[in-house]
Amino acid sequence: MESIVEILKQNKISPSIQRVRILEFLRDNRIHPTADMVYKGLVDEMPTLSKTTVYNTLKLFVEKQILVGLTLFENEVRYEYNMEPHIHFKCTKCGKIYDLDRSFDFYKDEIIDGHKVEEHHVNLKGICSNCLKTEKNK
Amino acid sequence: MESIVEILKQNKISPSIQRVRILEFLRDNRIHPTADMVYKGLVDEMPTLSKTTVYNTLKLFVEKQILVGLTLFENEVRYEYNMEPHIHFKCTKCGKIYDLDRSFDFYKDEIIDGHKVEEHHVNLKGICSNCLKTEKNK
DNA sequence: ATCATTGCAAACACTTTGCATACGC
DNA sequence: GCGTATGCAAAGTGTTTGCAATGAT
Repeated sequence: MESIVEILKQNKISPSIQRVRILEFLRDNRIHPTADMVYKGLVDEMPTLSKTTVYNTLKLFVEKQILVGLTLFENEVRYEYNMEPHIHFKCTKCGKIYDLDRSFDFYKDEIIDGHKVEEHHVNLKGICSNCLKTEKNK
Repeated sequence: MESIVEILKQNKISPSIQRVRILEFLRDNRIHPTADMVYKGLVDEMPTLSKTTVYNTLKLFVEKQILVGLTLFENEVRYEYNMEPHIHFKCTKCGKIYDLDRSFDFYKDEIIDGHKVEEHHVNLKGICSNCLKTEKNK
């Protein structure tokens, strides 16, 4: 597997410790974290880390197309490493976001009603398998 | 067509002038406005209208399921009157949001990978027919 | 020494809350 | 007159910006 440092170098980003750890966090924790979740996940091992750096770095990675920034349902941006097209499912009970690898009607690059489609998102919302189990056990 | 006042009464909401005009605005302007757009669209004719009332009223309507609140792509809630399932297309040039009446794979009420789907959203992004035309004429 | 990166503090935008005033029956 | 609705001001989030201190070559 390609190292994080190499990915940064390929994108002409100097691999500072903050940048490496932030991208690593996104690669290793496929939880669609918010900027705040990234900050909280790293601040213990990097106590001087600032939220500003997290925001700036995530923004930089999105510009360089290393990460994708998504606003799925709520009023907050979530970041993900996975660039393959996939469906997002958000559980309304526990708040977890799942990636579903189901393929879906892909309008990308098609003309629909005269509009040129460049992105196609499918977002589902409901109750995840875990929360369904917990409900039954009540 | 059912009057706005009747819709409010049916939902046990007293039809104050603010509430009537806000719901009317949503029914007559299918532009998926933000709270701020609703405020700006009405404040001229109702100069004492406050944003708080707009926010409170929109929230009330969403709770009563008269309106739907959507976070489509950006970090802001947009409101719409149309309850029929449909596709949203956002133009990255002009920012307009279009409703597309295309039907789509409807996962609602299905179990997918063990998760119970209750909402299914399809969001497209690209360049709308209008902006495509303008580009060509350059 | 120079240029880029970091991180604090302040500013911002969107939204919610507390509470006093005004309205409607 | 009493309960509800309104709207100002303040607080609360998530995010961005200005800028000085720090770090890398």
